[in-house]
Amino acid sequence: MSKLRVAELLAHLGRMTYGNGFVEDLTSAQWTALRYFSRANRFSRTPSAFAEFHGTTRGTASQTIKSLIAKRYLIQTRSETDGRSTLLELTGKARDTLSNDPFETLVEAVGALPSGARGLLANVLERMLGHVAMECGKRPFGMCTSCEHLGGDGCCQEGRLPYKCLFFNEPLNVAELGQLCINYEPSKASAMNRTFKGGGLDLSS
Amino acid sequence: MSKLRVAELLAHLGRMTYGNGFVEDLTSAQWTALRYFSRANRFSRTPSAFAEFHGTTRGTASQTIKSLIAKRYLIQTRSETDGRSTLLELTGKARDTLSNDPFETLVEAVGALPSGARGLLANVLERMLGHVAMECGKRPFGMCTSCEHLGGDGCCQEGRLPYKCLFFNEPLNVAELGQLCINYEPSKASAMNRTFKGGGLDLSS
DNA sequence: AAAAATAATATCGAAACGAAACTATTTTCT
DNA sequence: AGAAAATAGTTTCGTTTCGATATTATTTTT
Repeated sequence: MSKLRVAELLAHLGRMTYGNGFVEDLTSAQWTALRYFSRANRFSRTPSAFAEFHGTTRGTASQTIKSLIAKRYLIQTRSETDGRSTLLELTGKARDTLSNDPFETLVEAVGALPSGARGLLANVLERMLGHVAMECGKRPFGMCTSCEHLGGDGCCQEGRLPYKCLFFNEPLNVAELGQLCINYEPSKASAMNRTFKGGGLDLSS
Repeated sequence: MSKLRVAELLAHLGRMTYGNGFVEDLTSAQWTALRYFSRANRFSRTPSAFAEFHGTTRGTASQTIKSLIAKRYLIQTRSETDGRSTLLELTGKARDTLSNDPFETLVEAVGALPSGARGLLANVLERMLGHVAMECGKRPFGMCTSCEHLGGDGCCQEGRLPYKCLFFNEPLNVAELGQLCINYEPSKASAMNRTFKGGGLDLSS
């Protein structure tokens, strides 16, 4: 199987689910924005971060966000720590809509994979995303669980939170560990796990 | 690793390489069209087939193709067998341009995968593409090599071509076996090979 | 305190998109 | 054979996306 064919499949699969415009009165870009703000952590829910994620300009991102605010899917507040920055939050309407996400067909297709293949696929894709992002000078946008900046001992004693972000120097609660971050840095340790030694299936469920 | 995260990775990776607009004076859609017509077989190099592949309307596809013809990347001829249909062919300029395809970063990322992972990835993605295409009522666009319609005994005796397409009832030369076809039908036999029995790595190189 | 950098927005023209209307062929039906 | 339906392709329209650029407000650096 050729490199080209695999790349083709990736591009085609990605695009097939992107081009589902105008479901529930939302365009493709608007769906992407809604998904992004539902998955990004509090350091990353800004127009600029979404622009980077979506691979577009801040100007375009502003437009998309403005339309979502007008349709009551997002609420924008000024950042308290940085007067230039704003924070986007989903409304209840947005959360309702996301539960009927047409993106679900792709998620289902992943679910339909034989056991073992899914974890391996995740590792391969994360690896590739890192490679492509590096090559294109963009950010890979990953989760704390495999991020270099994750610190803390994992045990919560005397009311202290078990994890913290060493980059933002902020404590992290458990729910935040699975959210996407603009400042994600692939960790060396997790890279070790991704080397497919022995050619067997991977370890993570 | 959650289904959602894998789907996210797929979508993100696909989009990251799609949004490389305006390299070499071509937009993203124009790049996709050029790639398509360089990879599609003679039954599939039509505006309608590209529209289906790209997940857009015939009208939009017409526009994209028109712009590529104006820029001397494509040549359009009337079909001899069907007066309604037209056939698109790449010019030398297009072939030159394709050799500097920015899509190459994704291809390289696939090439950088450890041996074994690539073939497995291809199988998983083809499987998923079939699933998603089915769900969305779209065509998966695959190659003869794993197509139900591939016929012939593989041996070329007395000037006869070794393979033929049972759908179009046309002989196929070897180069055409690796091209994309709008009428691709995943074969049962190849599906058997994709069942990951034993959980080991796959068979195809 | 001045200069540079950053976050967000606004504006412009070009392209993409879905929808719909339209022409020209081919196929199907009677 | 002739009418009706289906198909392939194009055109037009209004909306959205997009890159580029300029502008404003705030923060950081010097």
